Amino acid sequence: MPKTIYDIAKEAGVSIATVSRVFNSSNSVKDSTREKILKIADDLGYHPQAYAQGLASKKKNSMMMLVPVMSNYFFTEILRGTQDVLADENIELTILNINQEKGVFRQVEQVIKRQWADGYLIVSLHMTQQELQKLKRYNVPISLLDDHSTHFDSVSFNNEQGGYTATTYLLGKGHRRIVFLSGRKEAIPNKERFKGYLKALRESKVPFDESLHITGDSMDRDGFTEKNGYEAMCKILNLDKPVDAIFCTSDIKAVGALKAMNDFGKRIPLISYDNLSISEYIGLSTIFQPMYKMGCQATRHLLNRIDNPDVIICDHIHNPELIIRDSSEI
Amino acid sequence: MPKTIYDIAKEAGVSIATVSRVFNSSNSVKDSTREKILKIADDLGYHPQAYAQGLASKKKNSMMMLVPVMSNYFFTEILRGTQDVLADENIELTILNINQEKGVFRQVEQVIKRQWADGYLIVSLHMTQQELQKLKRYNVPISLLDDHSTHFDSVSFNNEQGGYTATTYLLGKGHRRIVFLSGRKEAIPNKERFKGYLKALRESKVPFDESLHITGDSMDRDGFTEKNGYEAMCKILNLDKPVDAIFCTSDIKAVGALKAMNDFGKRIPLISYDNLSISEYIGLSTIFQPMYKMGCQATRHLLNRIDNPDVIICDHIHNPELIIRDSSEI
DNA sequence: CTGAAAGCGCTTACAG
DNA sequence: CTGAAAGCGCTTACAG
Repeated sequence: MPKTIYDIAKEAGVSIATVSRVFNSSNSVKDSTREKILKIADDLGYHPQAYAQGLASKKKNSMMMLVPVMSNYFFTEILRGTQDVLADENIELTILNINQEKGVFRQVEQVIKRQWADGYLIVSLHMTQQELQKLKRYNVPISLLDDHSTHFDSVSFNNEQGGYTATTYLLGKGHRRIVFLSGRKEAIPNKERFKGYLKALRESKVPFDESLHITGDSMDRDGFTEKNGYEAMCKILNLDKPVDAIFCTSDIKAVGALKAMNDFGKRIPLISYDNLSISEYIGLSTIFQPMYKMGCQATRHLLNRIDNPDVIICDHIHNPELIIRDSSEI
Repeated sequence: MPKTIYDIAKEAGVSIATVSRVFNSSNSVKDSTREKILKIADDLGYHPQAYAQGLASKKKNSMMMLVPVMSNYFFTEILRGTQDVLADENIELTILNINQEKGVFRQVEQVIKRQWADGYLIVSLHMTQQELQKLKRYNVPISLLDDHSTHFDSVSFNNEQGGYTATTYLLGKGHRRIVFLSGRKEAIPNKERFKGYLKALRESKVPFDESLHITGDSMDRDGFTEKNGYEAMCKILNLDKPVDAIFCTSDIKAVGALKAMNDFGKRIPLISYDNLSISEYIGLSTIFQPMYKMGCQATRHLLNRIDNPDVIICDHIHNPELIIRDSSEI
């Protein structure tokens, strides 16, 4: 039922090679021939099939973005960067959601084996170095975002630095009992930020109090939810000794935490992480990461590697930035 | 460099047909043969190429979701539904972002022409009936979500009903001067909600005041941003006659509007739209749409139509639901 | 249970 | 500027 290159060729009285050339706009085709073919193709609703082109040319002209959750502003910003870079290229971007519950590595490997795209942009998937190493064998362009590795191009955030900066700021305000309001404690970004928190405490000679390392009970999305923030805040308010301030590892969690403070009539200085678009409007002091810029960068890495498989591996680590608003100034 | 079915066949001492059968788990292959082939494939990192399979079998085992922006909770919920339905099917879901600035119809048509997938789930793209009609010719399974049509299966919201319900509630509270805080006034969902607003006013014999139809100046994302909400609220506060209440067409805009109220020390009852996950935590009264359920439904429609192209067209319209929290109760 | 062979819809040297 | 023909990596009747 759908038209093929043969239908167009027959209709135009040319060979399929000529039709093919028109759509690859590469080789020279007489203008009048080209126009005739284009007209017929348009009338018949024809365009070369992606799969057949991919098979024949070994070039898919597509890249695939692999992501865990796409709920958030974080992801949207990255996507914006990617799309802006891709705007002038003739490359389709397709997005595949990786289910964190079903074995990240297995899914990623499967996609690569099946050769869906010319290159893969892997975002926030946090595979182990060993797993990444295994992907090397497929010899396929891969660019990591929000993840670090010596095996592939990568663009990542200095999470430790973020935790350090926020905590240092709070210490500078004279706070001593500072909560680390955590997501799932084993989550990679969480662990790194925790390191920075510890480092800041150490520098100020404030001993670490394990009872101030707190998370809620709801653990979907690694605990990065309003609900978890709310639960955690309730625990904080029930502590025997009151706390001075809070470093919270995500804005979304902070929304829950602020609600709990409100519900119980408390106000505790808080800095969170992400700088979502709402954060400005609810007055959250927070750590900002240049997501858009990094989306651009990681995409450029990938394009470059597709064209040029042997360039040296790039590895950018960005420092986040503290934005002070109301929530920390009490 | 990448392995092919020939490599596996040679290594295993069988024909490529047998290898193929193993991966299609369809026909009978002797257990010992199957295991040998699977082992070799695993060692060599082989899996059939998606594109070659697609070409040869005319079945892609994939569906594609076409969406405008994926920033929001709205989309995430739909995706969750889609993935849950797809979980047991052997079908890959791939997502393609449609750029609203670059001609929605052209992009959609292009994708379909190229035959990327076995079926397409088109979300919130709001093409005209004429455009949808044109897509018919490609004779391909399509399911619409958040859009209505007689040409394809569709699952949509009764936006007019939503606007009506919210406005009626506010009128019931005795409010008379009710603002319609709008996104881009021409945006489809916006227009429909506006109809419901007008209908409610009419029923209560409250004359419509054009000066209460307000939006901000920032028009990215059709004005569905915090910024636009903030700007609009500033205009509202500058009105000569004060207003009684506000019906705001999105939670995100409401976040901006509430900030403006705060900044100027005002409090005006407000109902918004979407029920984002944060809304519960910032006390927004809002209109909830059963996104998850609809994601499931639209996906089932599509699966069904892929298997069964001639079933009768389904057309579900869901009524939204009003959730009352603090923001309307002042 | 397995193989030989045609075919899926394209691209791309190679010739002219 | 254009065509004939081989080939991309699979699937799938058809035979056995």
